[in-house]
Amino acid sequence: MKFKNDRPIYIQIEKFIRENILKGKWGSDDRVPSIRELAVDMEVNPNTVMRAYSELQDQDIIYNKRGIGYFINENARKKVMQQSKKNFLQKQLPQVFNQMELLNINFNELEEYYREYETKGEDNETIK
Amino acid sequence: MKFKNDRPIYIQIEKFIRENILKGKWGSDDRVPSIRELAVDMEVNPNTVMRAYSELQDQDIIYNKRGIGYFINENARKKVMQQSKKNFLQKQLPQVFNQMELLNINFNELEEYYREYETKGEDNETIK
DNA sequence: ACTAGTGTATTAATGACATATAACACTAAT
DNA sequence: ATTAGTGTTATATGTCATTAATACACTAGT
Repeated sequence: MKFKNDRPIYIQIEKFIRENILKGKWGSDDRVPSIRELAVDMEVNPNTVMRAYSELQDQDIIYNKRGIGYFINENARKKVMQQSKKNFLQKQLPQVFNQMELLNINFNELEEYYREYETKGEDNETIK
Repeated sequence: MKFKNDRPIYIQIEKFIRENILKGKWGSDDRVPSIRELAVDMEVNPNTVMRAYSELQDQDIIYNKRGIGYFINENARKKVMQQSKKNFLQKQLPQVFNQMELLNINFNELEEYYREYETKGEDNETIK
């Protein structure tokens, strides 16, 4: 997996996990890849993966069975959805709208870009 | 000035300068605050401000007269506008649209949020 | 009991960042 | 000439986040 340079790797791994939960790839009590497995897969140190998992565990997104692995929590999807939506509405969107002001982009333009994006990325199956 | 904790201060200072250029607060050949002045103002070490200014100078946004100060470059606004717009279209927007997919937010909803934002922040004078 | 696979914990190495100092050089105003 | 204000350069320091290395402990299956 390729990581961006401007954010900690463990944060990007966290995001990866969250997205898979949102996409429905992993449901309640499904097992997520083991720390070592994911570390190899992503070409990263196991501790880096562990840090991501620890954070997710602290937030009750995943839970752990010692010696066995990590698993998706009961209400993980709901929780991730809420967190993401909150972040989207309170952080991301205001920044975007603010930037639009600075760049003199109105809502009609935004719609054009949206339609464009919609057309381009026509590979949306949500759940495979 | 209050800084966020998740980005280097010198990057945030850079952003501050760029935004003031976009807003029209500083035009061609206007002088920006001196390194020492801005450092005091923002309660930060002069070297931190200098780092921001150096970056901006490397990108031909500002230029320097030794012993006198830093000034806004001829085509600074145009340049910043281009850079910001490129970043907006190629980075920010795709992320937002992607996030909308994950959160099942359609374009009509987005419009609602936009109208809401439009109403709330009715203190837009662009140039004072 | 053994083994392979899992997580846990401690410590170390590295690098980015911000700060603190200080000495220096240039410019404008007096 | 002097002074005050500017930028320039260099060095040292401390802190913190991130990642890596390593040894340890638990669990299941045989």
